[in-house]
Amino acid sequence: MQEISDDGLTLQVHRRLRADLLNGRIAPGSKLKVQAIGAAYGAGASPVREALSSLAAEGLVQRIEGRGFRAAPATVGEFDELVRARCWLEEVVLRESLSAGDAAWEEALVVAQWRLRRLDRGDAAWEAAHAAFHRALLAACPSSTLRDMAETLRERAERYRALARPAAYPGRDVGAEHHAIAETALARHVPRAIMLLKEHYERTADFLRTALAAR
Amino acid sequence: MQEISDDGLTLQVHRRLRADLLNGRIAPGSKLKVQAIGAAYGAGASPVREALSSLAAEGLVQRIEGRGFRAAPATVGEFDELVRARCWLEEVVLRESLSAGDAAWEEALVVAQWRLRRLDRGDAAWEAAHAAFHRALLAACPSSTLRDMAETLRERAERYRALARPAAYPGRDVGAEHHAIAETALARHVPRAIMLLKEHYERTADFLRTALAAR
DNA sequence: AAGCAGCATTTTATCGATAGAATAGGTCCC
DNA sequence: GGGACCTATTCTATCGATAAAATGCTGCTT
Repeated sequence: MQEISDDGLTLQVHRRLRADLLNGRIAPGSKLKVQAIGAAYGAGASPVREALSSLAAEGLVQRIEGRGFRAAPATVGEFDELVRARCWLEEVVLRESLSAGDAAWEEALVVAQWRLRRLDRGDAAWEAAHAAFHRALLAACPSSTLRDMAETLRERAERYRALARPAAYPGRDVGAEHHAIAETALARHVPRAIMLLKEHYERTADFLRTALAAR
Repeated sequence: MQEISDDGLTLQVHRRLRADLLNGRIAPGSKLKVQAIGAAYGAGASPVREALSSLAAEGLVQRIEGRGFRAAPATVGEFDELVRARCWLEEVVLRESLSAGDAAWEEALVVAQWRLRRLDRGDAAWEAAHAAFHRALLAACPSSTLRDMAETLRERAERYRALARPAAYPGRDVGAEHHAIAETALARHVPRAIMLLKEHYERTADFLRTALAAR
């Protein structure tokens, strides 16, 4: 009999809540009632509360002393701050990744880019492939701490993308941008790769910003 | 009647545990039994468990599915990784702080350095003043996210300092290092300030590394 | 002396219950 | 009509109890 990832109610609830928060199924700022969540996921107060505590420490949830938890708000201001932090952080992570990347890293990056290229946005698998591509780009940075931080920021950014759900990015060839980034990274043109990556983020941010404001 | 920071048992336990972990009163890797902690702090299982969940998300505690929590281990390897991450992260945070710092920032930095200078290491207030100095240095970086990340890393590093408790830093004038950093920062010599800060960290790391290994 | 089966003791994870705080209505007075 | 006030209901925070799992012993066997 196969065990289906049965590692404690707390972790299960944590995972599901996190997923629901990240892909926008739970609206920012909405109240997270312990009982309701418990009922939905078939758990009592304790596991739910623990899961919420973790998520609060991760910044996806706010704990308001004496009045429970709510989904972290999503404002244009916070989004701007997020994008800025991401650009500055990934600047050094990418630099170090390029400086340490070996042949295996190169190959993994090429594969990730290839997988991403053959998918179409809107395709269910695209999100995952996109995340994998950006992860592969930074994967060779020797500091797992910094890689994890970059990953955290990427997740938060994806939450905004899910919330904005822009029908498309008009007048933009995202595939080409990814291609250029990968090529430049493989050629180890450090400053240029950093610049392209930042522009990539800024450009996405511009679209999301308007999409968010227009909600 | 004055209310003494009475915001929920969970938060109280969280604060106390965090403090005990950071200053080494709780040894790395030691088991954190819910009941024992609850008894010590006068709380039941739920608040303790929530506090531990938060701390686990912050990385100060490990949750091992099915067998409770333990204090995060402290190894020389992780310490090296920590120092490296800190150098790379603060490189950009300091750069941006220098580029955005205004007159108020300068004055706050001067004050922080002054306060630090008049204290002696070993003085109870030194730790706090030292933390304040480094915080002041980075305070003008516009990204609160990155500042918070730097703060997190600083806390972890202080845990190692507390664990190693080197009697002194022989043949080293820490005060002079701080002075040089402040002066260079105020003069906006960006690359030089970054270099000095990194050297400052590396040098401390060297002492701690030997102190840790010799435990 | 190493290994191990089985029993006793701890500990974890989780539930259900409950006191007290917060919220949402509804009412009455100016 | 707009508050101020009171009340019913809803939630939160926290406790105590408990089943299941893990750990630690003990003594038997080879």
